[in-house]
Amino acid sequence: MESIQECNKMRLAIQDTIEVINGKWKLLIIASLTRKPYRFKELTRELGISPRMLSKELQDMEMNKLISRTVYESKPVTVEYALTDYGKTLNDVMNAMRDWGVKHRKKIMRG
Amino acid sequence: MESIQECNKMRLAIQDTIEVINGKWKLLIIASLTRKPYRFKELTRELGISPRMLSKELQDMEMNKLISRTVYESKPVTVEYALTDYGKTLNDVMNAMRDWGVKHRKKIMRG
DNA sequence: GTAAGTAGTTACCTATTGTATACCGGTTAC
DNA sequence: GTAACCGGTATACAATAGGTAACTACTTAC
Repeated sequence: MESIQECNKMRLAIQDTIEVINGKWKLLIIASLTRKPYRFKELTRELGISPRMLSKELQDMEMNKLISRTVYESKPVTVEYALTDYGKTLNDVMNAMRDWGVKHRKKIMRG
Repeated sequence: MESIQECNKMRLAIQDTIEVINGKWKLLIIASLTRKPYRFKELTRELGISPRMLSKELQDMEMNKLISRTVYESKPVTVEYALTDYGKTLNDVMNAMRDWGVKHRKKIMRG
């Protein structure tokens, strides 16, 4: 049985985490960037997200240092979004959510 | 380096999880119920959530079998919300988010 | 009677999220 | 020239999330 102090601390910490990764897109973007860096249009195609939302989410995550934005002076200019070392620290959260999602889907399928 | 198939599976599973625990309240409610069952008004006081939102979130989570709702025929009637065994399977997700939240707060504090 | 506690519900409002479409400024290929 | 690619923005609109406040219906205590 956890103490009430531990419980309050847990709530506060979880609240902090939720504020950083809230919404339906951020973790999906991070999941993609876990495999390799992506360009803007690549992400819109891969995730089916509109450029407006993607732009906003990427700016949010860059502010929180979860991802980096690099402009390459190729022709045409390309912009690459990559997961930062700090963004990679979300790995445990992602894995836990992946594992739970897999089990949940199996449960739903069983009825 | 993860394969593209693994990455797609991960995205799908994470998306499933997000759909169940979305919003700013559900995980906080679950965090409270981890310690002990709560009555409706207790939760509104503990979390500072309005009865309207709490009612909606509890119904959502009951539908997903994460929590149980038990009516006690005391006077006045009391209703107790408790985490189900299935709800407890979110423990790994909660712990991962708690741990990350703690580290994130420390990082923010450092500047 | 009134006041206070129980568990919610209802109506109203704003802010955020999301979709669709078009557009801009630049480069490349034809 | 035109068309097509890049990385976004701008605009208009619909849908959802979330908050405030008042209110219902019931019981207990005074």
